[in-house]
Amino acid sequence: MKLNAQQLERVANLFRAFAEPTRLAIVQELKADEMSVSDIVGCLSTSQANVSKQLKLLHDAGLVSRRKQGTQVLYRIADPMVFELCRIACDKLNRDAVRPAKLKF
Amino acid sequence: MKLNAQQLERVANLFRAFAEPTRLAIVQELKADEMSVSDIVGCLSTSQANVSKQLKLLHDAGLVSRRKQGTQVLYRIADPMVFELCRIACDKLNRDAVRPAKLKF
DNA sequence: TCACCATATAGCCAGATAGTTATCCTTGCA
DNA sequence: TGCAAGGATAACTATCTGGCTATATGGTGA
Repeated sequence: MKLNAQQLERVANLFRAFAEPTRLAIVQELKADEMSVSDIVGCLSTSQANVSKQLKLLHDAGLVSRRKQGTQVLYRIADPMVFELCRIACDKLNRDAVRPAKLKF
Repeated sequence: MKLNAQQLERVANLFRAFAEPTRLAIVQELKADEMSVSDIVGCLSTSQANVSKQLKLLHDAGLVSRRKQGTQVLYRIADPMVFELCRIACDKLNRDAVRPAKLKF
C-alpha cells in the first residue's frame, strides 16, 4: 500500500517537527518532566519568543500537550512515540559513528 | 544523559532527511526492491536531476546504498531503521486521524 | 485599577533548500 | 572512435522558516 501525495506530506510534516536542533533540545528537556516555558527558556540559549514559537509547532504536530497553572503554561510530551523516534535515531547514529560515543536521548 | 548541540544537530539532520515528501516517496518506492534512478524517476513526477539530488542526500544520511550495474546505478534502503521510523510515524498519524483511514508505509 | 509577570504573537530578515534547466561525466556498444 | 543513454552536478530562483525585536494578551497580587 502506497501513500498518496497528501499522506506523504503529512508524514513529512511530522518528521519536520523533529528536524531542528532547538525543538529536539526542548523535547530533550521535557523527557523527564513537565516544564513551564520559562523553565525551558532557562535551559536553552534562545529567546522566550522562539521557545514559544517552537512549542506551538510541536503542539500543532501533536507531540506536546499543555496545561495552564496560574500564569504559567506547563508543557509535556504528549505521545511516547516521541521517545521511540529519538531512540531509533540515536541508535542509528551510534551504529554509524566511526568512533562510538554512545548517544542516548 | 543529554545530547550536546553538535549531537542534536546530527539527530536533526537525520530527521531532516525524512522531512520532505519527495524523499519519502523515493523511500516508499525502494521499500520493496532495489531500483535504478530512471526507474524511480518513472514512478515520481519530478525531474531526474531532482531525484539524483535527493538520492544523494539520502545516501549522505546513510539511509540508502548504491551499486553500479552497467550504466545504471541501483539504490536500496541501507538500514531497516528507515522502515521502523516510517511505521512509527504512520502509526501516530493513524492514531491522531479523526476519521481513520489506515496509513501504512 | 494598576503594576508586573508569564506567555503568545506580529513583523522582519537572513540563511537554507527543493526544484528547474543546462551541462558534464561515464559506460556500453556499434 | 564516436555516440547514445544513465546519472551527477552546477547555477539559479522561489519559497520556507528559525531567530530576532517589539508588542500584545492574560492572569495575579497590592
